[in-house]
Amino acid sequence: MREVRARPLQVFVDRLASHSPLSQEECEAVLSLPSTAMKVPARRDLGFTGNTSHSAHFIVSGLVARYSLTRNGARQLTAFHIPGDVADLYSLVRPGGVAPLHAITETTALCIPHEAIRRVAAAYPAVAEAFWRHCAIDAATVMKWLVNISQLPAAERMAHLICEMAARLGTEGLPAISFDFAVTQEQLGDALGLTAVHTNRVLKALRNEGLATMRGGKVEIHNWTTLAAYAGFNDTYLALETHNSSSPHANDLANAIR
Amino acid sequence: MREVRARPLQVFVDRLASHSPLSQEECEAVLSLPSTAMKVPARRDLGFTGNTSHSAHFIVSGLVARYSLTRNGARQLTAFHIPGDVADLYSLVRPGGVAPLHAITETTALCIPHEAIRRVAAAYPAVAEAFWRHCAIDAATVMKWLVNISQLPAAERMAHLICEMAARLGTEGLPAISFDFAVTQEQLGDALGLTAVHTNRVLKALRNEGLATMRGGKVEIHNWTTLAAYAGFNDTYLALETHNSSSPHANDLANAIR
DNA sequence: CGCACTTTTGACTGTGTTCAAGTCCTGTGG
DNA sequence: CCACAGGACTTGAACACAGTCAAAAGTGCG
Repeated sequence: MREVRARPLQVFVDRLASHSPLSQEECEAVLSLPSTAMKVPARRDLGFTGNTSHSAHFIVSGLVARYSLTRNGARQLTAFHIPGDVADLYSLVRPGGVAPLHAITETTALCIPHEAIRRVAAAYPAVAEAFWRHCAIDAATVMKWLVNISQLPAAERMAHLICEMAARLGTEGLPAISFDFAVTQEQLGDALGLTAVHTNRVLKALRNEGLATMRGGKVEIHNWTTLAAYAGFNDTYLALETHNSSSPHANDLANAIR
Repeated sequence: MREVRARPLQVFVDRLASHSPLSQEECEAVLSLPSTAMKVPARRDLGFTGNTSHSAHFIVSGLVARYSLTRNGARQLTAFHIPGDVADLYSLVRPGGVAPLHAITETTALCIPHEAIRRVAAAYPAVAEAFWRHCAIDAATVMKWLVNISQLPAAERMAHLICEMAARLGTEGLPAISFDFAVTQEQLGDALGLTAVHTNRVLKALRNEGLATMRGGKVEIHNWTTLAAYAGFNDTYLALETHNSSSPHANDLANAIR
C-alpha cells in the first residue's frame, strides 16, 4: 500500500464517460477521489475483512474474478473484471453482502473509501447516476450469464464468453480479435458452470471448428462474425460506447449479427 | 390507464425504508412521484414500446416475471417481482436494455416517468442511494440464481427458490410458511432452467420428502428449518429489514441456519 | 532435474432432456 | 346437469450432454 501518482483514475473516468455524459467538473470530481494503491500477486484474493467492505476497488491492471462458493465447495465465478472496472462499486450500497474477489493475474488496484465516493455522488447527481449505471451494466452481464448458463449448450456458452471478453477488451467499439486471458481451464469451467475436463473438450471443439483458439493464456478469434453468430452474441448489454463514440458504426455492426 | 388515488406509493416507500434510512422529507418526495396506474390481465406482458423504456413500473398487486428469450425460443425467467418492487427501476440508467416483464397473475402497476424519478434522485442523494440499493438487491438475487442454477442439483434449486419467495413474502422478518405463488410448472421450470417434466418430478420429490408442497398456485412449507437447510438458504442477499427492524432476531435465526 | 500444476484423452456414469401418452381440472356451452 | 375442450399436471421409457474417475502427457518453476 502506498500513496498514488497523479491521475490514476483517468481510466475509470474514461469508462464512466463512455456510457454516461459527464461535464468537465464532474470528471474532475471523480479524478480527485482519494485512493490507496495495492498490488496483489496472482492467485490471491483481494483482502476484505470478513465480507464487509468500506472501500471500492478500482482495477488498474490485471485480471480479477468475482466468485461465490457453495456448501460442497463448488466455485462459481460471477464476473471477470478488467482494468477500468471498479470491481465492487456495488459494495457502496451493499457493504455487508460483498462477494470475494480473486486476482487471476498479478493485479494493481486502487482502494477508494466509500465515504469519498458517497460525497462525490451526493454533490454531483450525474456522477451518482454514472456509478449506478456502472453497477447496472455489471448486473446486466450477470443476467446474461444466467441466461447463457441455464439455456445454452457448453460450446455456445464458451463462445459467448470469448465474445464478451473480446468486446470489453476491444477499443473504439471494435472487439479485440487477439487478447490475453490468463485463466486456467479450471477457472474457465468455474465461470461457465462446467468441469475442467469438459471445458477442455469444448475448447478443443471450438479450435477444431476454426472458431477460436485459447492456449497459454491467450485467445485468438479466427473469425469474429462466425464466432459471434455461433454464440448468438449481441453486445448491447455491455453498453459500450453509447456516448462520444468515435466509431458508432462498430456497434451497428455487432448488433446486426443478431 | 387512469389517475391514481392518494399515496399509492406508500408500499414502495416502506420497501425502500426497510433497507435504506430515509428522512420524513425524503419519504414525502418519493410518495409525491407522479404515476399512472395500469392493469394487466394474467399471462400478458407489461407493454413496452420496443425494448426502450421511459418509465419504471411499480407493482401494486400481482406477480410479475422478468424474462429473456434465446434464439431457439427457450425462455429464462430472471426475476419474480412482488408487490412493493419496482420491477425495472434499473431502466432509469439503462433505458435501451430492458428485459420484458410478464404478468403471471392479474397485475396492477404504476408507471413512474424516468424524469420524475431522476429529479427526486438528484434533489435527495439519500433517495438516489435507496434506488441504487433497490437495484443492487435485485442484482444480488440474480447473482444468487446464477450460482444456484450453475452449481446446485434441481431439487435444491427448487427448494432455494421456495425459500427465497417465502422470505420475500414474509412479514416482520419471518418467512411466509404458506403463500400464493401462482406459477405453472412450466414457468417454474423456466425460472430454474429445468423442463416442465423435470420440474414436476422435483416437486413430487420435495413433497415426498416432506419439505414443501406446491399445488394449485399455493406453496406450503412443512418445516422451514429443514427446507432452508436443505436448500442452503441464507437470506442475507435479500437485505431484508436491515433498518427499523421490529424483530431483528428473525434475521439472526435465518442466518444461523448456514 | 524433479516436483507440482495444467492440459489432454479415455471409459463409464448419471442427472436431466426428449418424446410420448394419459390423467386431472376447470371453464363453457348444449 | 352433463359433454366437451384445452390447459396443466403426471408418468414412463430412451437418450444425451456433461460429470466422474483415472491416467498420461505437457509445462513451468525452484
